[in-house]
Amino acid sequence: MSRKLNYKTKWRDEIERFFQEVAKDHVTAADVFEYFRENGYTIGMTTVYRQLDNLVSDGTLNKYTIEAGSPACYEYAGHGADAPGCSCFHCKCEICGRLIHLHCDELKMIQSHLSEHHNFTLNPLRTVFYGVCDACREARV
Amino acid sequence: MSRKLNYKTKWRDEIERFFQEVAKDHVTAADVFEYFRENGYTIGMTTVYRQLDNLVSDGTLNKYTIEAGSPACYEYAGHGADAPGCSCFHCKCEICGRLIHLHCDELKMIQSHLSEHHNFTLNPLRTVFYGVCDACREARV
DNA sequence: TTGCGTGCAAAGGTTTTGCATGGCA
DNA sequence: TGCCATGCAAAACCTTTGCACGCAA
Repeated sequence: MSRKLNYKTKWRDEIERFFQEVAKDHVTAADVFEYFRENGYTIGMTTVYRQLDNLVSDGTLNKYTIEAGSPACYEYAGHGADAPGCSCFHCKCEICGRLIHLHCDELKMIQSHLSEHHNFTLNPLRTVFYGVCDACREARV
Repeated sequence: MSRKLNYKTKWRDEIERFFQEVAKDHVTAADVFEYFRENGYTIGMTTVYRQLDNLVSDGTLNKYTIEAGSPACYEYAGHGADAPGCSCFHCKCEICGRLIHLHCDELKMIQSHLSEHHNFTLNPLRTVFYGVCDACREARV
C-alpha cells in the first residue's frame, strides 16, 4: 500500500475549506474552478482535478458518477467522526434530474444482504439509485 | 407524450439482432461499431449512437452508466415477457472493475422500501451498485 | 535539495451536431 | 411527397498528460 504523500498546500486547504463552508451538496470540478476564478484567484482546471483526486483518496470527499458524459460530482465527507455524508444514499430522478439524499438506516439492510449473500461490500458513497421521484411519478399519470 | 416514430430500417434490425444473438452481457457503442466494421459493413458511429438511443427508448435495450469518462454500456432487455434482464441488478467492483449480475428477488425489497417510504420508483435497469467484490476483499486483507 | 504542486497548452476519449444524401412510409 | 435515417466531418464536453517552473518538506 504505497500511497503517495500529499503535500499540504494552499489549494489543498482552500478547496477543502470550500467544501466545508461554501459548497452545496453536489459540486463539479467546474464549480470549484469557477468559484475560485470568480473570486479573483488563478487556479487551473488541472489543479482542481488533481486536488479533488487527492481529497477523494484521503476520504475527505466522496465522488459520484451521476451520468456518463456528465461531469462527476463531489461531496464533503469529513474526517472520520464528523463525517456528515457517511450514511447517505443518493437517488437520481431520471425525468427531472433531481438528486435526492436519503439518510435512512433501513437501507443499510441492503449492505448487509449484499455482504452476507453475495459477498459484495457495497460502497454507499459511490452508489446512485436511479428511478422516478414522487413529483414526476404523479405528473406522469 | 409525443414520442418520435422510429422507422424500421436495416440498421435498427441488424443492431437488435446483434444484441439478441451475438452480444455478450455488456456492450459499448464502440463494440457495436467494430463488430459491423469487422464484418465488412459500413456503419457510422453516429448511426450506432442514434439507434442505441432508439432501442433504449423502446425498452429493447438497457443503458448503464458504469463510470464517468468511460463508455456507456448497453444490454439486451427484450420485448415484454421474454425480457431476460428485467430483474437483474448490477454490482461493479471498484477495485478490479468486474461487473457482477445479481438475479436476486430479495433485492426487490429495496424497490418496495423506496417506493413505500420514500416515494421513489427505483429503476433497477439503470442502477449500478458500487463496492468491492469477494475476490478483491480477500486480496486486500 | 528533493520531489510534489501548479498552470498552461495539448491531447485523449466519448458523445453530439450540422449537413447533404439516401431510404422508408 | 414528407420525414426520418445515414455517413462524414467537425464540434462539444469532460478529463488526463507533458512540460517547465514554483513551493513544501
